[in-house]
Amino acid sequence: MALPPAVELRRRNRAALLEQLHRHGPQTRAALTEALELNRSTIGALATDLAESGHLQETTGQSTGSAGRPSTLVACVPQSITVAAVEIRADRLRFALVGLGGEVLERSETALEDGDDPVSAVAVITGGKAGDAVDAVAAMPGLVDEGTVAHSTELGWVDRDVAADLEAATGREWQVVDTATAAAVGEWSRGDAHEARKLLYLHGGRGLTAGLVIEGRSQRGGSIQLGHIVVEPGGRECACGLRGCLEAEMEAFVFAEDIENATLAAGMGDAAARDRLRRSGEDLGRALGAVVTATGPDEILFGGWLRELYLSTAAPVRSALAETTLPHLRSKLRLRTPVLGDEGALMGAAETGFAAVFDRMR
Amino acid sequence: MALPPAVELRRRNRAALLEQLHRHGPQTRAALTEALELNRSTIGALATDLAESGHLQETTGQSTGSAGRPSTLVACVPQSITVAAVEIRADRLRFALVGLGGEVLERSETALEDGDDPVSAVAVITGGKAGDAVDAVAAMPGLVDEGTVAHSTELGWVDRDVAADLEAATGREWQVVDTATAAAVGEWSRGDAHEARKLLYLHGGRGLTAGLVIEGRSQRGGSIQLGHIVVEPGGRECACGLRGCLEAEMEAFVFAEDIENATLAAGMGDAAARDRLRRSGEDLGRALGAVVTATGPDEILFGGWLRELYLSTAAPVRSALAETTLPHLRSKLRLRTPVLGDEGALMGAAETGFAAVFDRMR
DNA sequence: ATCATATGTTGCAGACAACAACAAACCTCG
DNA sequence: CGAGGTTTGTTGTTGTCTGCAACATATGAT
Repeated sequence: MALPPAVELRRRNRAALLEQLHRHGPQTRAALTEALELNRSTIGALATDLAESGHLQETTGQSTGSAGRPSTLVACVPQSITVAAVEIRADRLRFALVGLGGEVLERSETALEDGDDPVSAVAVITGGKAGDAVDAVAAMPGLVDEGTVAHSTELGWVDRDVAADLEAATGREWQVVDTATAAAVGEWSRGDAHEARKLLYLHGGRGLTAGLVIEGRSQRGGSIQLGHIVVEPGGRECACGLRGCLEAEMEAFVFAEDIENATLAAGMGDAAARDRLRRSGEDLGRALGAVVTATGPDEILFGGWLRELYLSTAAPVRSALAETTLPHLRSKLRLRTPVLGDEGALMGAAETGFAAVFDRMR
Repeated sequence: MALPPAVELRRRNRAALLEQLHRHGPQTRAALTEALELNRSTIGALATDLAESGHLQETTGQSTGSAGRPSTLVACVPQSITVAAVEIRADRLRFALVGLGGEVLERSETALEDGDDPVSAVAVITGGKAGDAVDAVAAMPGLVDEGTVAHSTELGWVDRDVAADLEAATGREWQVVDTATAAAVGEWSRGDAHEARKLLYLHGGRGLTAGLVIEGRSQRGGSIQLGHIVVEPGGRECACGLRGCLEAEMEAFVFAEDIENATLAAGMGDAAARDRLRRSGEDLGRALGAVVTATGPDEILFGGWLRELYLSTAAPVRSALAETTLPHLRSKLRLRTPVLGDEGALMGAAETGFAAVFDRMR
């Protein structure tokens, strides 16, 4: 039989079991039985199967304190499935090898100079390790569509087929996602934004991007060029050729240090700094208003240097948002800062890889 | 056995077969075998099964002209599964009973006076027919979220639980979707926008709404309040409480007749009319720019009276769009008018119902 | 008329998950 | 400390499903 009939069902269940353990950590067989809505015997068969193939580790004899035979605890074996994750920025490169269950098995980081090509740096930093990984994902700031970076302010790329370049440099396939979407996935899966149904992550690097994630899954083209929302028709010229882009209008704040200085100066009574902060917050809020009206998220996270900007300018951001979105969209909306810091994108890239792995198993 | 193991697989295949026939029309068994990637014998079993249960009609002995035994043609029986679809506008109500395969079995329409409650009119127009339908879907203009209309300029509703009201009035469950999203689904499935991966439908009624459909499937919260994108910060006061909303700025064109008059006047050299048309087009293009940047569609359809506006003002719409979106997002974008006219929403509502029916079968 | 071709049909085998009965391992209570 | 209750793992059985192969059927080509 080329394609046994019920094998597919088996595979689906196997994938579901691994995904459950990956996302919710070690559990008893009994808990798995309930979570997957399968029979005890089915779970038993799957678990022993996966334990034999080295994907799971079963620990028996865990006295729970309650009546009845204690259930055997089953946990992932991280090394059995690994995903290579890379986060590219203009000034540095991060790499992590993440195992099944979410454990970070290896990690490293290098600085990039202006002029270095991040793609060849990826080949160096991953060494041979990416080859062993079941999936590999690279996150980078910009408008990403199916392996191609259509536009990236930070990296200065237009229509670069990064997936192909990465494959040429490392000898393996790569998924390419944008940093903001990756960070959103990371915050949803490994942060504390798990309840958000529509999560919008704003990322401030050298450019401003945003990523939309619905119920934890990134969307085709959920990559949003927040920095190129026009907030001032006919305003300042932007590097992209348009006028009045958020990025151009907020030019003064393209690097994080400026915000800290401005916040400091504003705190010391510098009216000009205060004014610049306020206006930046208002511009951000206005751009955000359009994005919120168009996408209707229920949670917004301010990441990268937008985190600092938001913490300094929450009031103008909120008031500008209030002036540009319907009360109904606003009322269900929470504005926060991410909990994973600048790790979110790397973790999210890994999770994106695992999602693909589980999908492929079915 | 309460839940036989492979029954689920059987159900999935049965649903897939019906969906295939519903969407692509009558086909031979051989074609189905190829499309569903199942064995001849499996298709045979499913087909005879479904023919016995009255869902399918098999016609044998269709000589195709090519060699080999002629394949039996299999077609849906429309009456076997029906969906009730309703399109609500402030001024009229449309009803259609659509059968499996897409055939419209019944249809009717009534005018509504200001002050009539559309919900009770739905009970009247559907009569008892909605009760027999397997699913029922109502499309209405506004921001719809899980059966509740959060905001509707046209109907003047805020946070009305329409699904509950419809159920109370008609004695059956209803899905509620917004007109623009429904129309997008309709154009995708029954119109000529089937290749569009991300389809944005703009609907002009008494308010302006938009609906986003990705690969033919409506998204949770794909309902967009286009009319309340702020195009003129601090501009005219809008009924919603904000200032500078597209709807408020385009107030002069809230009814279609005005556009026809303006187009006529502009054609006869009326500079003021020409100017108003141009400015309306620019406002629309600017709002659209923000939505495009935030959602990245590859096709935009101008429906309702926006169709007329677009036909009269394509140039300013396009140039304003060009000034507010990145070249990359624009290059893959097609702007068109719908082919189903004002039938799209009704057809799309029915398709939404069928999608739910097939989902439920799995 | 015969052969090649394409398709429907039938009997069989492999696979799988639910079920039920049994075994194992814990707790509690007297 | 032992009996009973409780929860969980294990094993053999059963019903269902799909793919396969062989056969039957209906057409066109030679």
